Amino acid sequence: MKHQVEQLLLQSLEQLKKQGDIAHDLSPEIQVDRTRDAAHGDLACNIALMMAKSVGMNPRQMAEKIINCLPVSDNIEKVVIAGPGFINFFLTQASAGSIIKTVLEAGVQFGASSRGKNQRVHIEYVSANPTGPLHVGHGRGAAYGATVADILEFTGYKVHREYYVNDAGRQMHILAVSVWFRYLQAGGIPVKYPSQSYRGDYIRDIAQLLSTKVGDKLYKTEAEIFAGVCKDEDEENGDKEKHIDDLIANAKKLLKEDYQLVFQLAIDEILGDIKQDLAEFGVNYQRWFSEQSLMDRGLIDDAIRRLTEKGYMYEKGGALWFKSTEFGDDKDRVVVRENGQTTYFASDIAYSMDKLDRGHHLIINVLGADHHGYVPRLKAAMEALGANPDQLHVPLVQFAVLYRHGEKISMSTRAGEFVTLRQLREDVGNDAARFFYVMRKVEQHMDFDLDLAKSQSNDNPMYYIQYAHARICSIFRQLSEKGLDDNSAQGVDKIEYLTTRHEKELIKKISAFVETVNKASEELAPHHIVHYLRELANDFHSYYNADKVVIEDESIRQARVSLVAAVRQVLANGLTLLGVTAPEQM
RNA sequence: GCGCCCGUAGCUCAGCUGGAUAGAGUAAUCGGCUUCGAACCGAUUGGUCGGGGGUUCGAAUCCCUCCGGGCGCGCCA
Repeated sequence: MKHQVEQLLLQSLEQLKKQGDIAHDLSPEIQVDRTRDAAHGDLACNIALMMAKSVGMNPRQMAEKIINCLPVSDNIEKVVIAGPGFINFFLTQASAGSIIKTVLEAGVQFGASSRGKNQRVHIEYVSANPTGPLHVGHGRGAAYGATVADILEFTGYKVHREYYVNDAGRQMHILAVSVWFRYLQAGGIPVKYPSQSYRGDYIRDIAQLLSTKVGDKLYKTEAEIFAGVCKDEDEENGDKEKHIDDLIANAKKLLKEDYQLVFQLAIDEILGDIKQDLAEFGVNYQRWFSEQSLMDRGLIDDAIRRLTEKGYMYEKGGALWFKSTEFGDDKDRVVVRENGQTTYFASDIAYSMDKLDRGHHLIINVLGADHHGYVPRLKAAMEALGANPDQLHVPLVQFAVLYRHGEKISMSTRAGEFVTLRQLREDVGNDAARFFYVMRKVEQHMDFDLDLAKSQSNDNPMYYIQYAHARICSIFRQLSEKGLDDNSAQGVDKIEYLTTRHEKELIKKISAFVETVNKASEELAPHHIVHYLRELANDFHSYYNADKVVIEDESIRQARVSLVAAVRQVLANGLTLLGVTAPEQM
């Protein structure tokens, strides 16, 4: 409908050009918006205001000329000039009501579009290091990424979801040594736990598992373990980083091929836990991409070679640098260290290259806001690889602060004191967690009120929306109890019986769903859908209180049944996009 | 010091590619169940859109500047 009005305006402008009222080379962008106030009709256009200056006419005169040249249409009841020069369109009842038929025919597909034109999009989210269970900070990225991916798919993109597993770095070796030490301690060998190792209880669990697998096979004496190892930070001349690195080296030497067994057990256990956690949260992936596999396949070398050939690399101080400043970064970045090891960034260049080589047009990398300094070099890498930096989108997810009983819950990752995603899910439920996480726009700092998320009351916006859906389902139960059919099919041809203020509002709101989804898709902003659903639920609840659906008059009843059936469908489609269930009763 | 994000009602937040009188929820007050689920609805109260300049017919929205809060600025990941 919006599109149709745009076409009418376009024709009117063409006519005005023919008449010589406006210049031929003028081609303003026509912008038709849904009105906020019903008094302003259904659709409004500000074209006259925008053009007034360049044609030297006052806006209201301009608007009048445009309206005079507007072709007639069956769908439009009247067109008026309002305010400073807005053109307001009032749609006919039949035209506005036809949306109900559209919704019921489209079903779960209502709201879908083809705006993505089947473009391939790669979206990466969470990608937390597998060194421990996910915490509530990861949860927001998980909910956001999964929802954006679903929205993009719904709007016509071919979506590929990936979790990048940092299984190649030093952190993984620290993890392995942590597990080994807990295993030794459990076996009564008095080793002092290194300050830089992982402290959570889950390390003990993995150590226990190791013990049942290998028995005492990996026991070594304290003297062997600490032979030649730099002292830890709490001792004189100690260095905590050197300490742990030396321990890793000793562990590899002492355990030989069994070191790999410890290493693999640790990562398998933790990654397995993360996978299960996310799956239970409704957050899924097409692929878990291993950083190690980049090395094994020689992709890091390939990437470095490519950038070298293009002249974007140079050597300085024994290291190899990427000229990211040529693409707007603050400083150049090291890719190969003096000691010959590649950096984390080198892996990321290779990963970006691989994403592009696999044919993705759009690459979305959901990062925590604390990584924002990383964005310029990622864009630089993209551009150096020959892509357009606009193909890369990096939504930055701000931290969520948990509140319980009005008090902030403090968290410290280092001390292993944090609320895990699993704890949160068990506490408030998957639906509320998914809903609350995407309720605010991502770049907004968020207060996550646990009590509110958990409360099954009218304060909780998620229940408010779900309640609207359940209420409609209840209407249909009433119908069948009274022996009346679900006659929404007949109702769609009786739209003229929908005449109350609330009915008109609801119809208008339903037809805004497609635009809302498209906006959410374009801006990678799921929170628009949350707000929309809240408004739709509100309109429905108002209607429910004002007008009754299950009534004697057959024509009106059928019309109303079709209306609420459409509302139910839109609520369900919206909630599904958010990863939240649409219950039939609650 | 430089860079990024944020600042809108008592509280939590929408609106930000410039448009009509700045909106929701919540809190506070009042009212509504013999009628499809009161987990609901209706009404009232509540604003220097952080401050100040500028651009514009029109600024919460764009530009400059200052203030306040968060986060970055490694041959860590």
